Amino acid sequence: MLKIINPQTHETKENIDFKGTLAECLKKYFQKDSKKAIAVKVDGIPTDLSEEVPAEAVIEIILSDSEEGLEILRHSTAHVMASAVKKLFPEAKIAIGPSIENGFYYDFDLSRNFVPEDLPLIEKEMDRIIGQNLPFVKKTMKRDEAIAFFKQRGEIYKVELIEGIEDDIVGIYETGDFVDLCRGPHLPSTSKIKAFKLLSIAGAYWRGDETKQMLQRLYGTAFDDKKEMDDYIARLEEAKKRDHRKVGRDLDLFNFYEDGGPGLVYWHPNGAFIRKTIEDYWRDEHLKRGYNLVYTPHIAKIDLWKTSGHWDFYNENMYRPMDIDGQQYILKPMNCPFHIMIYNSQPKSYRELPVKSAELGTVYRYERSGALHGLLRVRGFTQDDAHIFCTPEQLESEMIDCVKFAIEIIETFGFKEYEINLATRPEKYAGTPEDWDKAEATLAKALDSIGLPYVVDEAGAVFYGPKIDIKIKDALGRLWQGPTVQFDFNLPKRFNVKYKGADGQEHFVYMVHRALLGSMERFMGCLTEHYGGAFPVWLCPVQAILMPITDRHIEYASELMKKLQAQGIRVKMDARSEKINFKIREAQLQKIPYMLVIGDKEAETGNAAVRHRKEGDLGTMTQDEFISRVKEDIAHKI
RNA sequence: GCCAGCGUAGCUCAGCGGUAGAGCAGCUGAUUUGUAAUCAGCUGGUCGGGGGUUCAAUUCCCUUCGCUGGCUCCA
Repeated sequence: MLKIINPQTHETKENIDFKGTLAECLKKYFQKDSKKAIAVKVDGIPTDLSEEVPAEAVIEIILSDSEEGLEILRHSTAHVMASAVKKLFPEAKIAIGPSIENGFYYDFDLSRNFVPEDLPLIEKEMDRIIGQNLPFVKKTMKRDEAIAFFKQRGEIYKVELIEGIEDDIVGIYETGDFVDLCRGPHLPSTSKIKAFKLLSIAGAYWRGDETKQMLQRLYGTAFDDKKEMDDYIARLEEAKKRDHRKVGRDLDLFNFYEDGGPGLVYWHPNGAFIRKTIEDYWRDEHLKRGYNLVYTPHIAKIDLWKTSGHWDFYNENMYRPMDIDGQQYILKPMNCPFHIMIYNSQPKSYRELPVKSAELGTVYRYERSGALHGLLRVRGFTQDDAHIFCTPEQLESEMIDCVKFAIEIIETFGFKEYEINLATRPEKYAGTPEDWDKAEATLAKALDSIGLPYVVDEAGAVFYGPKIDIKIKDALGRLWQGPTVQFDFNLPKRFNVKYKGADGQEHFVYMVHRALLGSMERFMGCLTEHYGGAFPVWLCPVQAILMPITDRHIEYASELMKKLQAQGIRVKMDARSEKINFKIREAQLQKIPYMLVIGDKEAETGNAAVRHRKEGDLGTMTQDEFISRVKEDIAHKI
């Protein structure tokens, strides 16, 4: 007997007895949903609607606008794209074409390079295929047969894929004369594709392996309806407008110089001011929480990096040694060994723990030239680094404090949503399995006691210890790598980092690495896109701009400016003989939070006409009203 | 690093074998203005660097540096 569920409405039909295809069955029992149904799960296994109904199973309907439905839709669209490419470029060899977040891609091997002008042509051909309403027909082949079949068609990548499959039977899908190796499921037919768009062309290695053939990848997206796709495209365009590289130029926050070298940031005055303000806040918050602040050098002798293991295992990210008085020195890629040296400078008692050292530590790492990306991926950057040295008993409460601290910080910067990951032991690791189990359990316990939901990323940790990562969601719903708290089994042993316990014995410390912002550079990039350049008042280099309407208003404006400055408000005056509209336009483009229009009325009454960059004209305020409003903004960090 | 694309004035871009053009910005002058662009004039580029082909290169070729989209990696 069958049981059918619509997971969206929780509507259930039980004890169904039906002969025919799943599509027919749904049509009979779930008439309303059958139009939106694009596949089902039979006892949890995704299945095409064209399959026969089994005698007994639990069937869940997959609707076209569900997450799984979208995956199927996009993957099917990838097939149609591949089909169109084969039609237009018969010599193209197809590789793989999965659905990905927000879309899909397909990799091709083709001697001719795709150019942007090809995309509309391929889209047109896809439209034709979709218009033909071709069914996705599933067939199976014996493994050897399939190998021979694809070999004969010259599809060497498919052959390689099949050779990697263990099963004796492989699935094949036919759409018109296009044939692809595929597990499925797929849409019933191409006409179910309602909205799609090809987005970009890129290179990608076969199987992501840089020693293998470079293929051409076409990216696209597909949605259940046109409006959702338009919204998505609009979001992409909004993201482009907010791109920190563009905003950084418009607001003159930072720059890179060809003469200086790639991946090396120059913070211009505006960006430097924002960074300084964040740093001040960061230091204050650390001092409040019992951290000590340290400064350490940018270079150290090579032996230190041999002891730490970085020279052996992190070498490809480190710069070559420089010779100083016959000794080899290296630019630091990490701050940890330095903080450890400070810890080790004096023997420690358990009474002194935890020791928490924090530093805005500038490190240099070699990144492959192709990996560099604005502020998000650079070669010299300042980590907001801290190391916690504690006893095993202290670990849990330290972890709780860390995570709470992290969340408080990111919420301060306007990130209200985030995802927490707990990454556990990978295949290769330092320390003992018992150590790992204990540390993982402690991290989990800490998260549980705070009461925050988290996802366990099995085997996702780095070799030296389990970690908690927090991904933050920005104003456009994009996820960014945020705070990270990493346990370390490795360095305490390498540097002999110990304390004397209550038992009179020496013990290795429990060591935790921790960054809340990540790096000043990447965080600044993220923050810029999150706010679209309209930084909260407390961070703005210029918080208010005075705009006298004519020259005769400059005197009062100057007076007001002095008064505001005396209150600690960062003010500028635009005394040019320009129209007020023009001054407002420029101030708006510079995202200055408050614009004060000063004319006869204001000069006479001693007030100010206040305009807010987002709320527009706020009307007349007294000086004190305005001052308290700005102070309120600053206090609330908005 | 690899594949592809791109480097023309501070910015956004046009041009393309016959030694460069627009808008904005900047400067000067006029204008004295009430909530997103006042008008006029002027300045500004060895067309990323180097080499080659050619009578002639910003334009074609090679090379190098840099940027962009990806792969890979990650604070």
